[in-house]
Amino acid sequence: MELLIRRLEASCALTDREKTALYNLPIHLREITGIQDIVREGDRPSQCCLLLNGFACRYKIVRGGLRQVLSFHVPGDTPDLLSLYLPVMDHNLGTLATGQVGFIPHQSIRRLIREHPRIGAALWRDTLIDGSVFREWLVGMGRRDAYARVAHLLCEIVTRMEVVGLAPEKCIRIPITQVAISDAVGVSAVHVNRVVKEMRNQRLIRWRGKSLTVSDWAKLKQAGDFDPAYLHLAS
Amino acid sequence: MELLIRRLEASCALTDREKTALYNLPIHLREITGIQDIVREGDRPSQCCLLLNGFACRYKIVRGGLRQVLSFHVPGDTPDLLSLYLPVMDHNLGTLATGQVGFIPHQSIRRLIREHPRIGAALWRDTLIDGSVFREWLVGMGRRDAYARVAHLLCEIVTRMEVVGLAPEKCIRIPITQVAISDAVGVSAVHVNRVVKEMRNQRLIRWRGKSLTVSDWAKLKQAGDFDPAYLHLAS
DNA sequence: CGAAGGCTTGATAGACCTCAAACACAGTGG
DNA sequence: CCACTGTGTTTGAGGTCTATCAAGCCTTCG
Repeated sequence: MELLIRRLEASCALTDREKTALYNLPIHLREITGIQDIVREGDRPSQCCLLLNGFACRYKIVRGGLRQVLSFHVPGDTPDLLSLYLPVMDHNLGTLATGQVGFIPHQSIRRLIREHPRIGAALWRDTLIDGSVFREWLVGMGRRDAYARVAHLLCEIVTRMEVVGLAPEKCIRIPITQVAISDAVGVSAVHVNRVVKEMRNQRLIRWRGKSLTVSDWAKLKQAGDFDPAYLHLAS
Repeated sequence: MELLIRRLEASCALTDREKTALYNLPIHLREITGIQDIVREGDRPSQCCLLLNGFACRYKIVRGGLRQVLSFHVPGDTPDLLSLYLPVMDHNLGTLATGQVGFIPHQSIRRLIREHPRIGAALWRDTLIDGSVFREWLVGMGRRDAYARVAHLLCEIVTRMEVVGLAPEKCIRIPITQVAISDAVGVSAVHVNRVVKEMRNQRLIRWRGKSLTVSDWAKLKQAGDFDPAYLHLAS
């Protein structure tokens, strides 16, 4: 819960009373092992999930079986908050590796919003930032080449992990495979691999196994045309 | 205002008291002539706009001057509702042709939300549908070819105009140029033209000047892999 | 230690881009 | 009424980014 608060406060401060209300939310912990769906397209969830540990992603499967990843999520995110007001899911949400999530009943969140309108506003704002990220991805898909798209995505993930304190020295644990990245940026896995190779050659990143460190943040940002404004962080 | 209510009711019914409150919102009308920006990236609006007449689109300009259109808007839409909680705009909003918009002060909307929580929920929901549309566009950009993307876009526009009663017999007035479409689907204008030509040859659409009619809705839907579920309409 | 999944690399092919020029059409002014 | 202009549409030809197919390699894990 600490994580969620930290993230909400990245945009606007909360009072102690509000923080207490958040701490007092009933939350049902669950360990999700491996790659597994949390919610599926067509479901009608009665709770929202808070990602505590590990990575998650939202995705759709299109006619033909191709997969499109819509967003990646880091600890502290509430990826299906939208189910509060959009009863039937229009996409899937799944983990990328073993991780821990907490489930909070819709009912409790609704009461929280009623009693603490400022938290309601913060949550609404959170879903709006979600939308902003989609817009930025759209720009990438439409107007940036494969190299820039991958660079941009890496910048985004590192930045968002920094917000919750999980990217010391621009170094992160990233359980995202190149295939998953290819599903996200709309490029074949083979081509993603070539792009990553090029980035290594250019000494922008070091990436071995699940450990990614950005060696040249300035150049990576430039390569990805990355401007964090769309994340609407307070700082 | 009739339009906005009709659109909000497409997802959940409103009481008379709530409708009255909406009707009583102060609204400042303005005629926008030709292609012109309503709000720009970086602005800090103090009011939201309600599109009354004509078409609008949201877009970003990327490094290099290329434009990416993020969404199209039909009468009844409130394209910058997000400025309520995201103070600085991360994209531009402009008209596509002469049209009429109404401006409503943030302050009035905030009071409305406070006094009528169900309207607040409906508006929140509205911004969530916005996000859902972005997700669907992402799927298109990543996993559908040019032909399907254009077909999908036309299906979406027609469907959304039907909601506000502006598409009798699948025939609409569409002041969107092929260039604008190309900026939206991430394909060159030349290629959009070839795709449109092919659709005409296949007798899916008739499109002359500003008048577009879908002659074969079933086939167009199929070509675009269009499933309106993502629009979260009540019906 | 074997198997499975992920990564890497090469070769060929295709969708789409860019450049360039002609054409259609609406609005303007003489 | 008609030339003029500007925007939008249409068509052709060559080029490029990226996909697809195919194979070998490397890690991780049971």
